[in-house]
Amino acid sequence: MTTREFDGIRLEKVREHVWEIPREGGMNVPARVLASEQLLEAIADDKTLQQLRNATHLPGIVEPAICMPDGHQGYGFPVGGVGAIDAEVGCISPGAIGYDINCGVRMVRTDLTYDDVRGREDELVEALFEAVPSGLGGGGVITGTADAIDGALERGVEWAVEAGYGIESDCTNCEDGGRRPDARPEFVSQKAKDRGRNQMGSLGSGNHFLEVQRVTDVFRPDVAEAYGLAADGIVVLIHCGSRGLGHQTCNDYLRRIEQTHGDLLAELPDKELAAAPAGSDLAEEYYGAMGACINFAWVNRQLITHRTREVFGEVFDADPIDDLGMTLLYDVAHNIGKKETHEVGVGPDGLPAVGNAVVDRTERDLYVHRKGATRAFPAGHEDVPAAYREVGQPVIIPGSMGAGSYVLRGGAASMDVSFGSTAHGAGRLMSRTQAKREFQGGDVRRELRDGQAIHVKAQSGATIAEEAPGVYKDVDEVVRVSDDLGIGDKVVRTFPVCNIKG
DNA sequence: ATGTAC
Repeated sequence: MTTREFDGIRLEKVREHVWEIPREGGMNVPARVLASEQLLEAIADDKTLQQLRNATHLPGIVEPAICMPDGHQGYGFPVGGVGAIDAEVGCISPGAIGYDINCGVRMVRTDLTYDDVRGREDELVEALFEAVPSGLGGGGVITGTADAIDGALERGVEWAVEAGYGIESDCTNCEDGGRRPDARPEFVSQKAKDRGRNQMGSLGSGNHFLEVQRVTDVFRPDVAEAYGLAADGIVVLIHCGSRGLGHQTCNDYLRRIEQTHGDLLAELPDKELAAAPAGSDLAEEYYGAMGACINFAWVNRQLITHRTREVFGEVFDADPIDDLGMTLLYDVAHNIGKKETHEVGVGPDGLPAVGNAVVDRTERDLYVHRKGATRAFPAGHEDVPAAYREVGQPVIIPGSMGAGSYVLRGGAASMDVSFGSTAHGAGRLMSRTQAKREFQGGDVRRELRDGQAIHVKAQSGATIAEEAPGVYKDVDEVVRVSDDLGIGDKVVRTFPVCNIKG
């Protein structure tokens, strides 16, 4: 058997791209890293493996805890981690979902081709940068009244469409129809709502961006056709989250859970994994508040979509929907926790079990924590919109601004291998501080423009340095692993044309 | 990621 050891953590190679940390000590379940040898080296470079092993101590976690090929260190729980935890006898952990609740990405199609945009990149990038708020702090597409905040938190994209910021298919072509049914806005603090009020429709900072891209490669023509994507076609990628509102909510509940459930906390190897036991008041309140933040992030991306359509309409002097075909392909959450039903191994008592204790397999309700991981439901799954059900759910994986991105489709093996999940991006290779030492924003911007015809405009040069292509892992390698495993299959690859960011 | 600090 092939084994590897990093910092005292031993991994056994189960099969190609599947590495297992066997159950030992306080681990409730084994953990698995889904990675090629090359990506495993990068993953083992920071605390990711320790964090993955720590996560297996969470009560009620179901076999296995997973790290995706783009995994790296996060707050308590790896970015790129999937933790499926029993919703009756387990717990819910904000750190395993992430500070930026429903950080995610959507792709908007257009009927334009690269020839239509070529030579007009600067005009487009300036107009988008002017129209779409970005950077730290306040200022959104709209200033949220109390009614707008409540509508967004309660009803998500439905609210935005009714308020005139979208069309009906913006709901259907979004994960969960753009609305979490179990959202409970009353459990979001006033302080969080106040932070969100003037951020409705804003990109934020860090790795968040809006990118105009062209389709360069088509790997599965039948699926690409079902998705309305073709070579040379122009698409728009919008990557952002729930801004200060989600951040505040995560913080609010981490503090409350630490205070109220100190007994559970004391059993965990890392305070940052603080969790509320299933059935507790705080589990219900956090779950409802998180659902409301999910809706807010979807509204955020919807308002940016609305503004983007307006800009394209002006630049190309055409109706963005009727003439330019700017419909939503799909919108996926990258940081999310939700109740889903999955088949798991159970013991004689009908509760989740591991190894020799398993006597049967049955469906259980789980809190599926995806932190830097994308839902990737396969063809035939009832939660895939009707238009895509025969081919599988669109999965959108952004790479760096110099490398481009991928559209995948949920693979046939995803339910068996990864609780219906795959990777979410290229994954960082170095910290932001290290990136600023290695790169200079102006140089990066010039090289992208002169060398690759990629036009970038950002609020701050430091952000360009922090997000330089060289700070990311190889997105092609991440996607290769997903495709090989059959959890998310390559459909098309895109390449950047214009990028705006905070 | 984040009014980069409870």
